[in-house]
Amino acid sequence: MLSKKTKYAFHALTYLGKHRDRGAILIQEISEKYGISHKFLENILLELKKAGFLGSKKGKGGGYYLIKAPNEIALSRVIRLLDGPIALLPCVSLNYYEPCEECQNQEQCGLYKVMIKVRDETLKILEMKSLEDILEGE
Amino acid sequence: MLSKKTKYAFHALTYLGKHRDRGAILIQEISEKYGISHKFLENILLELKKAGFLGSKKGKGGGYYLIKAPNEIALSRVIRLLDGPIALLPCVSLNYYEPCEECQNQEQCGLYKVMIKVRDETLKILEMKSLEDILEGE
DNA sequence: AATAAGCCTATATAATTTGTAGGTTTTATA
DNA sequence: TATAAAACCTACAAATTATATAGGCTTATT
Repeated sequence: MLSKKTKYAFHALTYLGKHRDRGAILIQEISEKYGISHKFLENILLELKKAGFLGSKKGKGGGYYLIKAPNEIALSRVIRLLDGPIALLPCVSLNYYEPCEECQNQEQCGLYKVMIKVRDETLKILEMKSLEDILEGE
Repeated sequence: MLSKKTKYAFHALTYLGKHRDRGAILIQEISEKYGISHKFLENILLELKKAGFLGSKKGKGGGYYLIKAPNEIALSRVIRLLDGPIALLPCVSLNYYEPCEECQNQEQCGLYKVMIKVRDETLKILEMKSLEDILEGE
């Protein structure tokens, strides 16, 4: 399951995507809309900004806005940013690889081989679907 | 990512699958093979037994053994048993459904609709792959 | 009877997630 | 130029979940 952080990130991105024409939008507006703690959401938006998805404006009249096209924001990128690995095991993670302690030789591990396939097929889905797909459903 | 519990479950099932001809196998043997705490593994095997994957024999000469054909043990069933939902959000979970508090109307939620699709495609993979596939890789 | 094994429940420990606090910096505007 | 509004930043607190341990109970073999 996705963490709340990631779920909230998707909500925020969706909201900002829907209101792209309105310029900078307050954290407050988004947090009220979805009933998310203002401060918690603040941290999330900051991460999304640092990752290059959002821009922001400080001071009075400030807020956040989308700086990428929705179809360039794949679900996989948002999930990796906030939740970490998509793979089911550390030993098959592309971005967060760690060997399994219990595994002497990956090349002989049937679990490893299956999980590589599961990862590849899962990634196909999560890389193909983007914020654009979410926006189309609203 | 899978919890260690689920990963260990897969290791144990794999080991029991490989040694199906040997009858009951000690927890000890499996826990040593993979460096898993005996007591932790005990809990896991018990769950797998209650779920109908394993049989057991008590007393001296006892142990655990597989009672299902490996191709009948889909990855999805093991994951659901030990880790819970496969879906990325509670509101799209088939087996552990819960509505999202922030969501007034699912039918208008773009995130919901996309996650339904992701779930369906993920399930296709995890229901198709089974212990048999793991065993073939060993 | 003694021993070896799984069964069962509760609890302890560790890690992670979720949320909060409080001050700093920047910007608009009165 | 003072004030207020907003994002920025870091650290910490609380809650939840995952991992692991303990210890007695039951069953089967010898």
